Amino acid sequence: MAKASDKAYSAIRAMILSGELVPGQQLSEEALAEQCDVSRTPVRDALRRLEADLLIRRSESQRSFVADWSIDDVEDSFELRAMLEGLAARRAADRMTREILDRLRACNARIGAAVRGKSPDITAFLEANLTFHEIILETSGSRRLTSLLGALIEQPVVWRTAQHYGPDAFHKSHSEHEDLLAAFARRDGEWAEAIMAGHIRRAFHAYADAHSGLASIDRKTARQA
Amino acid sequence: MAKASDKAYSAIRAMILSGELVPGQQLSEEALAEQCDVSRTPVRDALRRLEADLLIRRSESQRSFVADWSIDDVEDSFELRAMLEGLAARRAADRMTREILDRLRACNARIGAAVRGKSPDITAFLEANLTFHEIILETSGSRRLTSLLGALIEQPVVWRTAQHYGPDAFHKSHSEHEDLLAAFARRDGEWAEAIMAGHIRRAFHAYADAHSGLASIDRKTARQA
DNA sequence: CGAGCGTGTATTGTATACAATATGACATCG
DNA sequence: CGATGTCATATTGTATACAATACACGCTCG
Repeated sequence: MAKASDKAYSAIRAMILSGELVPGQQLSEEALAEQCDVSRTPVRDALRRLEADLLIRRSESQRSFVADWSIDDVEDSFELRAMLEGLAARRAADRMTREILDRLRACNARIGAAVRGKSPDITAFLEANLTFHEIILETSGSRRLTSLLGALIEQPVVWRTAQHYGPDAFHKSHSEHEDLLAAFARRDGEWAEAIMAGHIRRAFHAYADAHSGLASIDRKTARQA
Repeated sequence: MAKASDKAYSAIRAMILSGELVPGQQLSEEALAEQCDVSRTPVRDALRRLEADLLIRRSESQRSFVADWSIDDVEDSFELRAMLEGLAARRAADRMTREILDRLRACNARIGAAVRGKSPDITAFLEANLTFHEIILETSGSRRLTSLLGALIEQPVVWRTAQHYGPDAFHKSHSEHEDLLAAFARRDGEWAEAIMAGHIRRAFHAYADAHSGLASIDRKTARQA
């Protein structure tokens, strides 16, 4: 696959998400090209993709700026995720097969193994969690839905969220996945949709609790343990 | 603004939507460049955007093909539109101001004028209809939602749908907008959401009826079999 | 005759030079 | 002193040449 273009994409993305490039800052294609050690052409490619991800915004004269990233924006994206992943779960329930169900079960078993014990294996959790959600998305059978959610799910946000999980949050995540499996096994789309929507909303509150001191009123419940 | 790049984008898009480029056909950047009378650089730009629109798909080796465009795909996009524009309407109701409400009323008055009489002014209808929905989207106050819906709403599909409207369908559309205004005036987000979702679903069935010989019940039955 | 393997060709990826455009500073005029 | 126009400069847009890669065809060898 395209090497330089991807290199630029992930490098710039990493710089934005790490805060090295601060929100509002103007980006120069040439400067980025030099930093990434590629030419401007792949940088332009990368900027287009980052713009679609809403990590970059462009002025009317096509200059690029780092998008600001308020908690409201994150809440927005979680709200949309809850709705769209809920839809994906509902559709997946309608299309569920034994074979796919087995793959999901195996996947959640890996999650269970990763979170058992006192120090959860966060990397393994994230990897299996990603796969779990991807299988559902794939099973939903809607290319557009997949495409929309792809632009919406910022893995770094997922990553940061999990960094602040306590053991109970990991277990809750695993157990919500189990509920999803039960809904899938019964092909109950409504149930699956409701569980998934709640699952995502829980993740948002975990994120919000960790990243703002005053967001949610029942902060202490989510925080303890 | 970028001239050649936009020229290529709309030219290729038009070729796809008109059927000049058939689904599954491979696209060569160089050939397109020649047809659009620009160089490959802006064509590459255009292809990226069309890929995001799902009008083009790329093989794993990055070759471009015209995406196929089945009625199921269209149904998919309408289902997503119904959900997301419904969300936009709900959020817009919460944020509604008198000033925006007046703009919407004026806009729907234009729609009313366009559809009054025996031969509706389709162009005026489409123009005002687009504005109406854009105001709601803008009022929803979610950049991500706006961005997602932008990629989802294929104006050519809207256009084709309206071409097959009978006078009653135009009137119904106008009257559903009136209902939306009522919901907005009362800041009833739930109501606005329900009306909007139904509004979009009606449009889908108008499209489906015009573009497939089968009644929608037959199609659904056939798909489940 | 079939399978595997190179080689040629078509296609995309990257670099770079140049053109077009926007931005900001400064000077000039009212 | 403020407004406005002009010019220098920074930045993005486009074209083109070349490099890397994938694909298809035909070739050899078993």
